[in-house]
Amino acid sequence: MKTVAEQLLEIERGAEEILVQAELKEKLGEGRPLRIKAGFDPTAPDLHLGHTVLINKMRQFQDLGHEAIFLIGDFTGMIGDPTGKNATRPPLSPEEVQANAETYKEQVFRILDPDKTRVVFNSEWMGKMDAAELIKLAARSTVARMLERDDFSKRYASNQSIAIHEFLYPLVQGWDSVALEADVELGGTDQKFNLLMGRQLQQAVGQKPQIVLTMPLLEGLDGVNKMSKSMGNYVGITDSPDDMFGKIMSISDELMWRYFELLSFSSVSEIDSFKQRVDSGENPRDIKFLLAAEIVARFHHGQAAEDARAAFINRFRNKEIPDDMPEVMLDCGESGTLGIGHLLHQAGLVASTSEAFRMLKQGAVRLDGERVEDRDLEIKAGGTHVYQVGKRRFARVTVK
RNA sequence: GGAGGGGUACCCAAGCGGUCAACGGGGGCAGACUGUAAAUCUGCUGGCUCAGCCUUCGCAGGUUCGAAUCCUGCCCCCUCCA
Repeated sequence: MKTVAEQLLEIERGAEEILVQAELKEKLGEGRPLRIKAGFDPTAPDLHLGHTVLINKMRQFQDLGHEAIFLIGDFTGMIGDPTGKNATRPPLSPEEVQANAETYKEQVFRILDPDKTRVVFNSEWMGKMDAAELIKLAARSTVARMLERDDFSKRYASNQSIAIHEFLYPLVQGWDSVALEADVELGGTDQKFNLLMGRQLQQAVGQKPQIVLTMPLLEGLDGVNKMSKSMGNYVGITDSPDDMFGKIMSISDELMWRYFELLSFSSVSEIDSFKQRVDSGENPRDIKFLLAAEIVARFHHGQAAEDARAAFINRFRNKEIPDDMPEVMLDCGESGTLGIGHLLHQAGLVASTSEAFRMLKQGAVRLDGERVEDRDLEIKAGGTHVYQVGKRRFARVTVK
């Protein structure tokens, strides 16, 4: 096992905040494997790169010889966590929670070492808690304390509703730390309040409080909001190599450095050298290629990364039509022809025929590479053509 | 329990009897420009059998030639007092 100083150095890298650092040092000094807890709300069926910032950190702890506890908040998931959203989330059904939890388990082992990971569900202990115990738990905090939480105070101030049960979320999360006797809990910066609740509750029952380690939130592809499934600005770790590559390439140059910092396994000095290359005139796009390739290779494999890169260059730099695209068969019925608007709609390239007409008007539609603006165009049965809407939507459509 | 404020399209937010499919902003989409970027400019942003028609302004009724706008009931949210 590495020395305390060596471990600290690695643990600190990329971390936003460590509370309390001195206690962490002390725990590391005990020379035993620490219990590293990280909780995940099973609302999103797919993990995305934003989650991996944290999971990478867990992996790091594993490599240092500690025990990673991957907590699936199936119980809290039924409460519905308001974190990061300014509205009350509808509770998930037990079936949904279960299905989502399974996908978490599958996906997380793309990064974590399964042999050194304990996967737990908080329903294991929370499901057994009776009403009296829950009331006792609720009595351990106050409304004023809850309103310290940024999210709650904002909603309260702006006259948005806060349901009582939402207050239970931080309490339950904190109680998870008690049940697991966690030594360290990892979370995004938005989780700080909940993480600290764990410390408070652990102290209340006489446990040594956990160390809270927050990681920065990864911005989504838009560079503004945090990456999230519901915002649609995410890169899923099960995305196809082409999708993954393309999405990463679509981020701004500025955001690219942030992604390097939080997602790349390149050393700090390597990243600095990349910055120097851009400063001295190299096209940032080429550096972005490196990032995209690294990420694709991590979740797929090296060859997939190279293929994705080649496909990307063909599609965008050489403006070629991609090799694989949805194949659609459409039936035109009696008339023998299908209007272009309906065709685009039925092929799933646009959300409605009205949108199809709009796209046609705006010059966004191409048929076998040729721009089409005639909204009255009728496509005869029998042929197969490639239709394109905008830069990214393609379909090979056969009318029969 | 009492008093008051409010529910408008993805979000915020105007409108307060007709010219409203509904101002404006955000977001999104498209075009131009580019490095597939970013920034910028322009356009679009309910649906359809698309120069016309149909359905939207919390829900349900009503008044009216005509309602998002007026009336009645109901549901929901917020504030203050208890």
